[in-house]
Amino acid sequence: MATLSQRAQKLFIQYLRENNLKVTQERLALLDEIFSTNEHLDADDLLARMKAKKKKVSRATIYRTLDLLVQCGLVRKSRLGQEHYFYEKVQPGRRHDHMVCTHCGKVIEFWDPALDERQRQICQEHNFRPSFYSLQIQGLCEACQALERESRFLD
Amino acid sequence: MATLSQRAQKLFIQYLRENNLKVTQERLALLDEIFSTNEHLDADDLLARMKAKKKKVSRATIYRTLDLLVQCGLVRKSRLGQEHYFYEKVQPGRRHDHMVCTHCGKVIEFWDPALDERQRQICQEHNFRPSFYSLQIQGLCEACQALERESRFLD
DNA sequence: AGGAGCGCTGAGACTCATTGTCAAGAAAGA
DNA sequence: TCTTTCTTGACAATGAGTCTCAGCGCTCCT
Repeated sequence: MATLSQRAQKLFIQYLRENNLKVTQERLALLDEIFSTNEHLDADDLLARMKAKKKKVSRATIYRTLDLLVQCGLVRKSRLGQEHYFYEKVQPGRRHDHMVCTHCGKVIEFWDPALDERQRQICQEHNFRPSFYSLQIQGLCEACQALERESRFLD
Repeated sequence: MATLSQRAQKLFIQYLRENNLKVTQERLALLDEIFSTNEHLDADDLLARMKAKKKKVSRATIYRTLDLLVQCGLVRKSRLGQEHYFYEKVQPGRRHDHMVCTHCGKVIEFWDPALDERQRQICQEHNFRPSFYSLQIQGLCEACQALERESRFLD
């Protein structure tokens, strides 16, 4: 039974071939890196991780490859905390939204069928054909609320 | 009975005084501009509109004033379509989320109590204290769906 | 009203994530 | 292997948003 990462690689290669694009070291290495973690990474994280593995990949290539991965549906691009973009692997059947702690940056993933269904209904009511949802809730996570109670927001 | 715009100005002036900030021509003019439209404006829109009215306001001042207006709750800042920020006046009792047409850029505002309530519950379940929600749905509006059916996506 | 004090503004430099350019380098098919 | 074509890396460029600072305009006091 193939791992998620292996299936993703297969799909990516298929996507590349279908579009007359080439299967390169850099592209595979980046895909691999993204699928080997559950974190939400930004372009710089990837650059650092590749460097740590002694695989040099330029910043431009990282952005170009991420675009491809988003286009073929293997990676999701979102703005956490309103700043630059973060990328995460897409796991079929694991759709989710994000809560982001504005103090420590912690990201909590959640998903709720009722929310999902209601959104779908609302789109129908407006004759709107949705292609992409983004729900993000910013606030304080449990730990940071405790810190605040103890007045220990030091920085 | 005061108009929304007049009430907003009163609140803004009060906010400025309370914070030892000055009530300037530029600040009032920008507030006025935002409250005289229902559109979602970006910084460049405001710059153009002020220029059209022959009131010169610099880009820096626009950003600075928008920050103030967001801080005092009179203006809402959001990303429509993932690109730069858009600003819109806040009308008490008219909370809403956005659908954005990816083809023509049309923005549909909607609000649903069930959605709102469910989001609140989910936060409680995660012991998360929310301070800011952002729900955005991208897709095709009714008109653009019709265009697509007629294969008239020309550009 | 006049003036001191202090925040504000405009112009332009600056930042920083992201994108474009182009010559040299690596896949893929013959 | 050869040739074509796509990719890459280095670096320049872009663009939204921010910072700086000298001069201006609010406020408030008298």
